Amino acid sequence: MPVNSFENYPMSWKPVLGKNSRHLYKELAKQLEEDIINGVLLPGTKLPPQRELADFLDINASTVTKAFKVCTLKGLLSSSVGRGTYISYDAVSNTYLLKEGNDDKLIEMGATLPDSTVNKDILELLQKMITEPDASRWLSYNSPGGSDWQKEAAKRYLHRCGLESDVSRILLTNGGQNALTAILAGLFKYGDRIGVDTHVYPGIKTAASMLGINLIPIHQKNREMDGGILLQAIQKDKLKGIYAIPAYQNPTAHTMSLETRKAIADAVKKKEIIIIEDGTYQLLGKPIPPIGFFAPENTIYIAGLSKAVAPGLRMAYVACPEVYKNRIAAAVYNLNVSVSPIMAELAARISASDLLDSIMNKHKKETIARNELTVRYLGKWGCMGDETCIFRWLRLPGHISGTFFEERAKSAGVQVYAAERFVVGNAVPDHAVRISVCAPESREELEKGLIILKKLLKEME
Amino acid sequence: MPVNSFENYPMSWKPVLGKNSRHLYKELAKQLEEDIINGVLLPGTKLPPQRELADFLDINASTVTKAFKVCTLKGLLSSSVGRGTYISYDAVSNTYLLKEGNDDKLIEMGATLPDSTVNKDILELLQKMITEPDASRWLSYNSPGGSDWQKEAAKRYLHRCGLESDVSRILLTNGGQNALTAILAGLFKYGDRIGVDTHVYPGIKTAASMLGINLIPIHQKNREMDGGILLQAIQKDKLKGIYAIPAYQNPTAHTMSLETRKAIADAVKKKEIIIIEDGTYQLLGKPIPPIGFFAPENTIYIAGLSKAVAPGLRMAYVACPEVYKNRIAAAVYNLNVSVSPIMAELAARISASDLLDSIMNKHKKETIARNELTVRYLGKWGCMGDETCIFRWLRLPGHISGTFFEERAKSAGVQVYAAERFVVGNAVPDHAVRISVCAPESREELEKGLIILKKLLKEME
DNA sequence: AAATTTGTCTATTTACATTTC
DNA sequence: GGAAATGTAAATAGACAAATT
Repeated sequence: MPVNSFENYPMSWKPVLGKNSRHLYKELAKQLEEDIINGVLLPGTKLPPQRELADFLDINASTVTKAFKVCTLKGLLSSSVGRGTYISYDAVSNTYLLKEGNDDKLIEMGATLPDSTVNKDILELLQKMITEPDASRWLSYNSPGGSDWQKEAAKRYLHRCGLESDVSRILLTNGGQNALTAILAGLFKYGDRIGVDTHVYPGIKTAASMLGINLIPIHQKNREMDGGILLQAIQKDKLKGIYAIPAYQNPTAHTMSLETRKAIADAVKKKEIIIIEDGTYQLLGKPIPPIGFFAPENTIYIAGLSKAVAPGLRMAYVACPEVYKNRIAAAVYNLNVSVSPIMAELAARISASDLLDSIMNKHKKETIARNELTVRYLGKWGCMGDETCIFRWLRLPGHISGTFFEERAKSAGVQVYAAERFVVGNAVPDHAVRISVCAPESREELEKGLIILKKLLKEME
Repeated sequence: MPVNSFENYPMSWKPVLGKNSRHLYKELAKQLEEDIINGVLLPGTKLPPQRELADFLDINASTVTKAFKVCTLKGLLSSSVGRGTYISYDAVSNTYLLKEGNDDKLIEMGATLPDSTVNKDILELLQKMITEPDASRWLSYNSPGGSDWQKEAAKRYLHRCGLESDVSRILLTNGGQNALTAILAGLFKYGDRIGVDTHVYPGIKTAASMLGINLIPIHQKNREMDGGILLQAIQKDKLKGIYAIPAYQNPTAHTMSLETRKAIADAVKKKEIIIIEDGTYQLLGKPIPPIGFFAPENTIYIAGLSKAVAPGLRMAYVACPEVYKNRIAAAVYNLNVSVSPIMAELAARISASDLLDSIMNKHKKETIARNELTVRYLGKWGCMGDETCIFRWLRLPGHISGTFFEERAKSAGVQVYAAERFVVGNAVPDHAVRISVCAPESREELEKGLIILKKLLKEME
């Protein structure tokens, strides 16, 4: 046992354990959590090595390991062998993006929503649908997976996304988030690790944290995952899966190159792991083949209609290899038994008809117009994105943090989301915010928001 | 270390570990799981004490503990201090009740569904609703918790269930199963234990198993939980919560006495734990106050509309204490972001209008008629239930197992569900099957099924 | 390229609590 | 009612592997 000569040792954290605390590891974990939440330990801080901390506290190193593990599963820490343990950048900002009503008169440029110009067309279809003779059957129980014709319609939708599938591999869920949670719950278990981009859709962060699944950021080259780095990471971090959004990555609006799609497909095939491909924005952009096209037996593809068609639909189509289908279906059943038959039918009729084209065109037109407006005001700054993407990644001048800008924008009347909300584990957050161009009610409202943001940016330069 | 003189020791299980297996506890757990699944170890079998097994294998007792724990979390074992470790009765029959279409021409008396007589009325309401001027807003994003007026309607519905609540404590979910999973995921964590009846709604079994939550059967008196036994169990098994269905318990159709409701309320208040009260069938039976009435600060009440109104609605109202609301809301958000605005609105209009009365009356009339029919055929046998309950618990003559009867019935063309599908942990399954009286399309179809079941029962006497 | 740093994981030791007899 | 049986869980020791220097 070491003597207590640690007063001069450069320890970033010096917890005090009660002399007669009954459960050392629990108390240590609790103190660590409190110190992180109270800001005593800041994101990015390197903790002392487990052995040093153990010596300092005069306890066994494995006890420290166990305390750290508790916090790691909560998403507060991330560590790697040889390098050390760090406080996650998203430890504090892990608040989920829930808002109860539009409290103030904030201009909404936070949530990623499509414009609502097409809702009338969809409603017309619904009206026709429920006046049909045997419409009341849609209030009965439907088979959990949806009817055959609904899956045929899903197949058509997936085909548009560039994926050749088969009705036997298709599942219906209550939207993309529902699909994602079902996939995580059905195919992964407590403690498993999944590789993701350094900044990622927050929905997967909260769902993974709820299920005790760890997200590991994959370092990037050219603003996207890199095949070589990914291969190493799969091995090193024992990843059980990858999550990726190749078309208009949320939040960076980046479109993944064809080469990287192929490289990722090769990597998951070689290592025999699962890739969860989120095709939420696939139909908005250019028709580059999805990763699932190159690795059909390893890809769970999620095609959500909420962002591409209408938010109120709450529907997503999932295409998966047969070996995984039963497990995902069981998880979907656990989460919600089945989707609403009316919504399933409505979505199917949209997907199988010309209405889908008309809807996509209207969305496209509106999105392009709004992006033109956005570039006109913010083009001077690094406003990453594309004319048909419903959000942009605004890189801030100087060393302004996203959180700071988000707060300032909110005070000025505009809701945007800071990079810190999206960052994963020990990755360093960009100096950026995500701005949603289609969420404001009208173009006029958007323009108001853009004027406010531009003024803020100018002040900060 | 002991010498190997165990050949004569009466050990119920003698696994063989490879000499140079690197991970003892994992291999032991794997073998145990395989032997259970392959039927080498039968449900109810007592395993050797951990120390005996450790001696036999010449390994440390804690290694056995760890192997057992892996299997316990999978729901394969259940153990208690002093008594030993047993193979769960539901270890093998843990198949979830999913059916893809009505494969054969089986008469459906398995799934618990309400009759479909009211669907036309609901559809009419929906038609009116979506022809209103601003109907297209229901295709936009709604606030995750539902609108204020929708929550007001929910409050009325809950009031009918005998619960005084407040809009600030109400949440909307995609049906009862969705609510249950959200509650389990939001308020409990991996490894937590929840007390349940010995036979329980299978949906909670699969959801709990997915989340790594253990269900502990509470031994019964007079066919229901008992306050005293419950108090002991909470302490002994360190229960974090209770799950109960006081009105028409699924599958036994038992209605809990007022005394026991009060006793359970007292127990959870005293021990400061959570009770999840499933009020799915509350509106069908007599208006006895729910447990939540006596312990409002400890009760999460689920009022599902799928079984009481129409399956296609996929909607449930949750009333919970304020301290838990945010955690459940976050879980709901993770599972499905929000409910479909159209369904939420439709459900609200039903709940707030006279239509609800009319619907409940129609259901009641049909259910009574079908139960009369059922008693006429099966009344001679122990056919537990009530005239307004949509299912019955048929106790089988002699020592016929539920599984055996289910198989025979299926061969004869009727789907029923065996007690083994519902039993929890080391509880002993009843000799019984659940029969659903409202699931068959028509009374004629029901009668056909009843004739078949009666014939089978006669043969077995 | 080898030595060192550092986190991860498994088996073990030990204390403890509950149930049974 | 006390001893024995039995499961639970924390703390520790030590082997291992990846990353750093």
